[in-house]
Amino acid sequence: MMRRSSPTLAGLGPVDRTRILAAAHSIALATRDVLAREGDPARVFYLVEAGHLKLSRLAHDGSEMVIRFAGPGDQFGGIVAVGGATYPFTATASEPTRVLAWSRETLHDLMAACPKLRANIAAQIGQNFNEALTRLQETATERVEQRVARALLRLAAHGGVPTTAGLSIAHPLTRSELAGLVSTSLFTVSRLLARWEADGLIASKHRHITVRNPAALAALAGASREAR
Amino acid sequence: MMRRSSPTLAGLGPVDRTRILAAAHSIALATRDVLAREGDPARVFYLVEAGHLKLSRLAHDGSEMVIRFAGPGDQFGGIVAVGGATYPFTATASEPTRVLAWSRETLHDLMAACPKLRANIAAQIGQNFNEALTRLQETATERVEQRVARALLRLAAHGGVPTTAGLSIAHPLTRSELAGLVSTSLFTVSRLLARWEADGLIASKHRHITVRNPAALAALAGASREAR
DNA sequence: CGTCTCTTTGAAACGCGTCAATGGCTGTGG
DNA sequence: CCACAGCCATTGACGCGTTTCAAAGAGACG
Repeated sequence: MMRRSSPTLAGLGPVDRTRILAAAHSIALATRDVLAREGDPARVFYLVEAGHLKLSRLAHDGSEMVIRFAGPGDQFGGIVAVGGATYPFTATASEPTRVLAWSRETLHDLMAACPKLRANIAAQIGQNFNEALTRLQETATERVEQRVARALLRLAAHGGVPTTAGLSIAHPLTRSELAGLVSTSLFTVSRLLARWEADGLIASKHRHITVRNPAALAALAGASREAR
Repeated sequence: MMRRSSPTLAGLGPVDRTRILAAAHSIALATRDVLAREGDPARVFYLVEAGHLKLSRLAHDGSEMVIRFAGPGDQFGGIVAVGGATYPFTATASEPTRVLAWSRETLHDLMAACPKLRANIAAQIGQNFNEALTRLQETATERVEQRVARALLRLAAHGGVPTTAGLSIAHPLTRSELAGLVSTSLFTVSRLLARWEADGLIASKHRHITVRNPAALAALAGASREAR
């Protein structure tokens, strides 16, 4: 059903779980399909079954800021549960993706019948809020190199795929998207990754990145100054 | 009771309102008193009656990032309503302040009896989340000058006091705090404000700032390049 | 009335964005 | 299956907005 356990459905009894899943309908997305746009009326709550969504915002100058990637088990549109009017960001499939969908009405019925569901969704929102604050702080106080290193570690840790070469990030990721994720330019990212690849910290091919030396990356993420 | 109407209590009938307020107890804070610290167990929900709270986070390098200022009618600790474990930031009184307080248990009883209260609190959280994202985006794409100009306008608009000289920001605000609010250094803020004061855009005395020419500030906030 | 916080101002260094130009890989369509 | 079109990545040079460091002045609060 779902490759990872979902925080949204955690701690639910089999009965609730079954009823909730039975009320959903499934949607298939191709790469680059847009599930919902920033500012759209928030009418549907989603849970990723397989694949990945890129959640992003568009700056008025046209540049894209990536908020996070949602993989199997992750929710999108929690705002629907708390009565918000519009989606705060755009969700785009970054690879072929399947999501479960519930209408606002259905979701409210389910939450009324199962308070734990409401609590889970709210907890996710709170956590996302906290992460946004942390990122705001990191962007303000840390240098680009540290932020990129940490972003790679987080992406690899959150659903990374173990391979012989190391821990591989689970979804396609361009330099530009990585730049949007840490608020820098794609050029700076490209330079850093090129250097790290030469040093054996990572391996990179097309739109995929594998972390080979997490310890060294963690050192870069923590240090304010370093050699080379 | 409260100088401004509170979004948290908006749309409630007089009966609910009275019951909710009757369940609160009031707390007085002196300048620099800390109401709650980032990471503390979230056990109490607060509503500002009078005065102002500064909500901030401490970076690991010791610098302070200011999230926002909470004035009369604003809530702090909404996380309590959605089951979060700890406060995401520190609340400090930036002037003599009075707050209303509800324990977690009391709040949950009230929300169960009055769903609109839960919805209001959740809506506030959603809005704060959205504002954090907007700020993240502005920090990434705009220059310091624009961000400071916009911050002044927002602070003046949110509870500003009209005076003969212009719209005065409602609470004490140091250069350092303003810097923390827009993610820059206090030096850069000082330079900008000195220039703007010389140009008659603002007036500044000790820890108080008055906006004299909002239109000119708005122009600075919107423009990517300008003269002088 | 002194101490402490807040503020100002200058000079210098630097990280990173910007611009430009080229090369590579991919998925699509003939 | 091959080729073209388009997206993705690389690399160097340059400039500029901001931070950093230092040192001194001003106002406020106890």
